[in-house]
Amino acid sequence: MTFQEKASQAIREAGGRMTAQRQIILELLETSDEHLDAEELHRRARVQDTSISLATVYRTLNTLEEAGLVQQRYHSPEHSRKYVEPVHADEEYHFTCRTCHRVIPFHSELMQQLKQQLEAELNVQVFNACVCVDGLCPDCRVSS
Amino acid sequence: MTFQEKASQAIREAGGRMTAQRQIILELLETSDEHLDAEELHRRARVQDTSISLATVYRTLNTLEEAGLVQQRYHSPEHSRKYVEPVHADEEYHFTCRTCHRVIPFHSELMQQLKQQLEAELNVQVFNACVCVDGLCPDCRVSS
DNA sequence: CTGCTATTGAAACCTATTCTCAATAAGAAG
DNA sequence: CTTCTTATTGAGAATAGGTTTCAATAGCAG
Repeated sequence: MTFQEKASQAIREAGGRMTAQRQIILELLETSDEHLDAEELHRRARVQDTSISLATVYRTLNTLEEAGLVQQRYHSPEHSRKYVEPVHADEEYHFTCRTCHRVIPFHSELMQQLKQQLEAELNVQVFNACVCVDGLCPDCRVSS
Repeated sequence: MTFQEKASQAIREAGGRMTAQRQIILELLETSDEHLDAEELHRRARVQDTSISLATVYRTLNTLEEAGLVQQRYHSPEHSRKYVEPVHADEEYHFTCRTCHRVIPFHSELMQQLKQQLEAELNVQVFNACVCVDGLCPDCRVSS
């Protein structure tokens, strides 16, 4: 089942409706492997529907997040902007360069361990872990 | 050397000045073990100086962060607000309950490992790692 | 004490996101 | 296919956290 199919189904199950606007946004999320923010998504969506509004993009992203289909991420150290990514099995985290602002995604089994540790030691149930790391990327590290 | 002494020195070395307002903020940061945000700090600072402005609190926090004396943290899943804490040797991270919004601080050597892993594998230099975990705290977990 | 300039308070501004509200359109029911 | 209900939409106002501007103030070096 594709991401779009899952999403349509989840939206229906929650008593929602599939609209042309949502279809466009789902397509963009599925076909792009980048970390998009609402404005970039809006910019791309307008290619297909010139009148789609930014508010609709935000609303759709929130709907998808509530359905657990999408995650909102932040790129340290700038936490004022949300980036979305479809939920994958292997969660992706991000390193951001303070100098050139390049984003380097990474995976680490340590995060899985951290979740387990917290659940065991604090007796909590973990829904989401957000990790934002910043510093200097290989290039900027050398030239400074 | 106390936090306030270190801070005064760092500010001086950067060509800055020690003002009554900054003194008050430093005191509050030193004597409180909670995670404060700018508004709470402002509220408390006003007890001592009724006319201290919120802008001054923000400016002071930024100055202290640049000097490496304070860290700005976020509490997942709500990333819109910064919380400050003095820099400690053993970094503290936070778990936030989605239901009651309680914040449970935690330490984990896994974070140190994660930094080392990133530096080794991505060849980057890590300045700061922000980890925000959310889910259900022991109490809310039971009652749901 | 004097002068230079970092810092301040007040208020305007900025930016990402959410909300309001009237108009529109999914999609269930007939 | 038509009708009805109501979820969703676009436009723009509103909000919230934080930053900037600017004239006035006040550290602190000399």
